[in-house]
Amino acid sequence: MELSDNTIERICKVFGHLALLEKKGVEFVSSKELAEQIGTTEYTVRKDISLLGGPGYTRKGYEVSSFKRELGQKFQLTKSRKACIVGLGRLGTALLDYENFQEDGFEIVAGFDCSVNKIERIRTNIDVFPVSRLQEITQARSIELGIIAVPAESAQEIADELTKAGVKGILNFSPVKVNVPARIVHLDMDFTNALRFIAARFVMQNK
Amino acid sequence: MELSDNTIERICKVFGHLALLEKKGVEFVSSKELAEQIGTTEYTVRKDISLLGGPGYTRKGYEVSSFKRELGQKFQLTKSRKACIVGLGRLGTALLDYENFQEDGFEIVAGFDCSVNKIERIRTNIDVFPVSRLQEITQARSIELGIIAVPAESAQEIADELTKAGVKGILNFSPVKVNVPARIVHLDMDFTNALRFIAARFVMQNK
DNA sequence: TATATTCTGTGAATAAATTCACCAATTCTT
DNA sequence: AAGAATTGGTGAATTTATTCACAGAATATA
Repeated sequence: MELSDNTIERICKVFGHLALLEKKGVEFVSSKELAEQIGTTEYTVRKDISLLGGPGYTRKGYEVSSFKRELGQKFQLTKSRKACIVGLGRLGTALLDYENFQEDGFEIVAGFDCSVNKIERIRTNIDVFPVSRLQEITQARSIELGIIAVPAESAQEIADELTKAGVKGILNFSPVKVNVPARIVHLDMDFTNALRFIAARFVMQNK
Repeated sequence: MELSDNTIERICKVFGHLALLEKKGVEFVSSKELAEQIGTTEYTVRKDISLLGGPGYTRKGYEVSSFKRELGQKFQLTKSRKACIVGLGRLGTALLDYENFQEDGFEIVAGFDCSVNKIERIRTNIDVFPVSRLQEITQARSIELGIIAVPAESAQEIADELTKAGVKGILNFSPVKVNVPARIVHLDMDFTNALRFIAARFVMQNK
């Protein structure tokens, strides 16, 4: 069956929240509470979950641990995945040891930058390389995800490199949309546009 | 008239692309090209623009400069807006001087952190303060936007502080959803969930 | 034990978003 | 000058997403 991107995104959020609840030792959670936590309605949560055939219990809700396990299995979210970061400016280096990635099974196993000077200056436990070795290292280390943190000008170029290197997914933090073949999943996260949206949304709301 | 969030977001992207084209000295741009650049279809671009009543020219497209000016006016995107960053860990400090913000009229005028040690160590041109002074400074400097870069545990607390301080919008980089009154526009940007989505999407795509 | 309550699951209804189809206008080509 | 090609604008059609409504099941309550 075909799940929409919206549904997949919400399910991912649900997974994140289940992980939190599990840590807290909570046993059951209702569609209503999940909805509040991920910012949608209980109807939508139930519909999403029903598409997966997940079992909920009358008057109790969903069983946190087993449901989390099921989602993890279905979407392979428990499997640890290797990622690399390209572009080691401020944002890139910040991401290099972004603790939340590690906690969630995403392991940053390499960083790349085109400036050799910068590579030498960086103090981190993660191996850093010149961009010229991107394909070699990506393949040698079975890196599945590429994170783009280079300036707009070189974003597409890096996306192409990552594509050639055979990554499965790309998270792009540069402020331009990148084009990659459809088989590669990619997501653009443009901070500036996010602020713009907030400002524009605010203006419209108060008209 | 009521514009949907999707439309507003696309229009913001269009605005960003128009700025780029203007810099390059391009005079006209078609709905088709805009669509490619922002990742949608030409129909959608035309529909969005027609909702604004923007004028396009047969066989030429939209006039870059004047259209950008019009959008800037309508959504007040040219007005410079002041923002602050709360949480000066790696991500927060990276955002402190994220060049793209400045270029786009968002001015980071203060940083906050609860650790006084950290505040003293930070080397930046932007003024940094203890979180205890958040409301005071926000009001004194007419800060309109708050950027949350604190750990999950304190995100909601900071969102509440920002709300009390009277910001108009919040961009939340912590991995939990924050709850704020409807009058405040907010957007959650959860990196980990983004990676999760990419991974899950990839798995589903290949089933 | 009977009744009320509170959950999920899901088909149907509604609403929203996108895509299509095609007219009108302008430019290009021959 | 005539015809072909390209482009925007927009109502209609279609598709997609969300919400509703309510049956069915388990639990709580009296």
